[in-house]
Amino acid sequence: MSSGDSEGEVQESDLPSAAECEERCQKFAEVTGTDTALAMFFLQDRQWIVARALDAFFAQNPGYGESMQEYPTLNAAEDPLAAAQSMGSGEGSETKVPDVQPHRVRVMSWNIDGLDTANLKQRTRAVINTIKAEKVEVALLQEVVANSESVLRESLTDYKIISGGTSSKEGYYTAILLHKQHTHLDDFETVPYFSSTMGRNLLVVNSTVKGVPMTLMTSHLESTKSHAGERKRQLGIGLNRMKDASTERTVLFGGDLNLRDKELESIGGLPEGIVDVWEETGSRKEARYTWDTYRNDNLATDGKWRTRLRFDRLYLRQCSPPAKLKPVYFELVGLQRVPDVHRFPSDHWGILAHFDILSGSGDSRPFGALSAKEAEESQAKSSSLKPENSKSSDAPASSGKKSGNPEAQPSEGPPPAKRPKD
Amino acid sequence: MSSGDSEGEVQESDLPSAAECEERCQKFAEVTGTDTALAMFFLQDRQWIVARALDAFFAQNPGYGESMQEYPTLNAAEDPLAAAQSMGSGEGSETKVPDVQPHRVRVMSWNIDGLDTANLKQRTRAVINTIKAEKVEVALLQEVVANSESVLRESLTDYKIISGGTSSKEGYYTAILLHKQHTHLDDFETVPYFSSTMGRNLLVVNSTVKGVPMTLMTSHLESTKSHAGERKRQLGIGLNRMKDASTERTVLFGGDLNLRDKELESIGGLPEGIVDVWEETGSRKEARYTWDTYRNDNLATDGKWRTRLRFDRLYLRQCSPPAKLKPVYFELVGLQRVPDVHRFPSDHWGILAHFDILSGSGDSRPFGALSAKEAEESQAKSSSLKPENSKSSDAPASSGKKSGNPEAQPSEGPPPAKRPKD
DNA sequence: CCGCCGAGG
DNA sequence: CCCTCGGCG
Ligand SMILES: [Mg+2]
Ligand SMILES: [Mg+2]
Repeated sequence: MSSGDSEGEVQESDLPSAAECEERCQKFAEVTGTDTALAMFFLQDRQWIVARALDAFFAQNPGYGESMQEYPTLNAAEDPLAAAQSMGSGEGSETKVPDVQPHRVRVMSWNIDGLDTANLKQRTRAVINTIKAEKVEVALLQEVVANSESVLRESLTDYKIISGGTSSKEGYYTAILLHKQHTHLDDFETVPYFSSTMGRNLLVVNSTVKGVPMTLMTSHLESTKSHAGERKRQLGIGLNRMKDASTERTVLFGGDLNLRDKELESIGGLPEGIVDVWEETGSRKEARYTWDTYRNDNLATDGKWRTRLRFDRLYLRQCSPPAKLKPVYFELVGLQRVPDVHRFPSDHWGILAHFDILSGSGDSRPFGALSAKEAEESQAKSSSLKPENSKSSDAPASSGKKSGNPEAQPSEGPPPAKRPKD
Repeated sequence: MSSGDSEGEVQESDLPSAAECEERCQKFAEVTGTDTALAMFFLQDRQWIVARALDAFFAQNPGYGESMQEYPTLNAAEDPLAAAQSMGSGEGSETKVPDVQPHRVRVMSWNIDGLDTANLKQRTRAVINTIKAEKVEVALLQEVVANSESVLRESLTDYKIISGGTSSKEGYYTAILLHKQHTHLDDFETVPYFSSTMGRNLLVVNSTVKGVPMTLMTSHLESTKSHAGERKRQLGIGLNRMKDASTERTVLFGGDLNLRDKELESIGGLPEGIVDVWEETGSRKEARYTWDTYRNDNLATDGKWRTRLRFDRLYLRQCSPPAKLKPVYFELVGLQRVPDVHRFPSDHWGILAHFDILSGSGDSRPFGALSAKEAEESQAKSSSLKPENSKSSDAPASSGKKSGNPEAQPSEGPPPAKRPKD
């Protein structure tokens, strides 16, 4: 295995010192989140050049962080998800496909970096392909801009797109995408943050998802460390909104919260009854950091500053008992470079949460009647509803996880969805 | 229950608003690390005054964080540990007592705040009483000063005291205390940090503890957030020293590391083979923060800034297999105010780790012969050995945990020590 | 959208 | 021994 790669052969005299090798192993382990044993494995056949070892590692582990399998040798031809991301899928009219996982709900959140105009359309297409491949019922997007929204609307004809933009689509804004086949849009509203200096707001959508009444919320909270004060205020608005939502609805609030753990702690942590879905699914370290300049070079900082932060989060508040959704898996998406462009879809990874619909909750009908109680509550709000019109044809890519190998880590991708009453 | 306390009765019109009550509950829950249900319990009979509720909570939970029992109504007369802390125990000559837990090793680390001259002797006596009550085999101390060292030497005649101070005991320094009955001092040395601007260093002691050959290390790493760079460098020296220690020794490195999690992460986390004992024992949240201006007002900041950090840590590197010590429990000490003084023993909580000696390791003899291999290794070092001479008489306080009540949390104090071969 | 650092509270 | 903030790499 090692001598087969002639480029990997080196004179003994070319080897770095033992101390240097150890340091490079540490570096590799740090960037990959693995250990120095694995580092040595990758470095020893690559002249102990860290960059080459990292390239090899991530090339062999395109889904690292995503579903934790290790060393699958695959390329776009073998990998349905990679294929999905790269293919120019045709635009088209609404597609009806059988729901192979009727008791599973998938919710994504992703800051798709519309502020970076470079490769915007190609990057947005990669996002679109991931949405289709993962068959998410709900997508919460941030940093949507007019030039990416148009691409989304052209290609995601199976989805209703509710924009959080207010002032005639200038700048960047949020959007919530609802799969038409599996959801019903009940109503929506935007909540302004009056003291935002960055035009941020909160988008709230009431929707019934596979029969589960939900409130879906997204926001792109005030950016940068300096604006922690304003950010915490905005977060409080979102969290209060979650607490105050109808108890008949299951509430999800996700987005680019730009949050540091200390900030959350300083406001007393999450209120009772609200949980972080990443934590709730086991705090998998592979899915922790959603903004990571060690791995993601879209920002082209030339390695001047490297850091990792968990900016993108998803919070859950259950409806009154019995709960209807159980978080079962949390992963990152967008970890592969867009072919040809050689950049990632965004400077953020997307987050993708999988939920099981609990027994007696879902009925597979997208529409669940509002109770008299909630009808009362909701008529107090001045919400408008903007349905989407459908277009041309579309063939969603096949989903499915890539196969792992014997050295795989503890778990590999979401558990299979089960019919609760089986 | 509520009407029995006449001071607790209030006119309904005096009650704060519901929103205000909720806010105060949040505040209480935040400071105590409990929840708002408990907060309401404590607030409702105390006119919703947060300060009174907190006083009541901590008065009833003097050991909160320490062994997690809740609401034991106790005072110094009933509580052996509190009694130990407050009593002026007589100085005396070395005491021999039967070792009731021969397969248990207890190691403490505590910054005892010698830089605060107020109540220094009383505070130091409280530290001494805790050391005696907990019957620690090893204590790692930081911020020892001449005026506290003298008190330690007078009262802790059962311990050898190895000082990390170099320049004729000016300023503040570290010390390692070894229980004479249970340990043998093999040798020690201090390692300077050349770029420290605060006179910090590393104290390394080789000792055999209940038959287990150990390397014990302590340090008070460069303080304040601004000095993260120097602090990380110092930490690296300590961690390297742990890695390089004889594989026949079990290595513990503990102290006031002044560390922020991000800093540890930025140097790639702990090296393989080194674990954080707090994490290893389950990351109990009650024992997480060792410096906490919400609960500890020794710094008299008048509540201007409140924060919590995990400055004090203990790292473990096992000897070559089979391992000899298993970490079983980690708790905080010094959580009770010193009677009369009404201040805590230090602005830091102490940390106390409990280990089980694994089967076939300990032989209850303090002295374990050095192997030929290690004798070779150690003769390369220019270590000096400074034995202590014993003095007057002493009566160590009885230890033992306070009894909990039915509402106790998941666990209550360290598990009973078992003879490995029972 | 970063961390480091120093000033001010 | 804290935090926030602003300047700068
Ligand atoms: Mg951005
Ligand atoms: Mg101090």
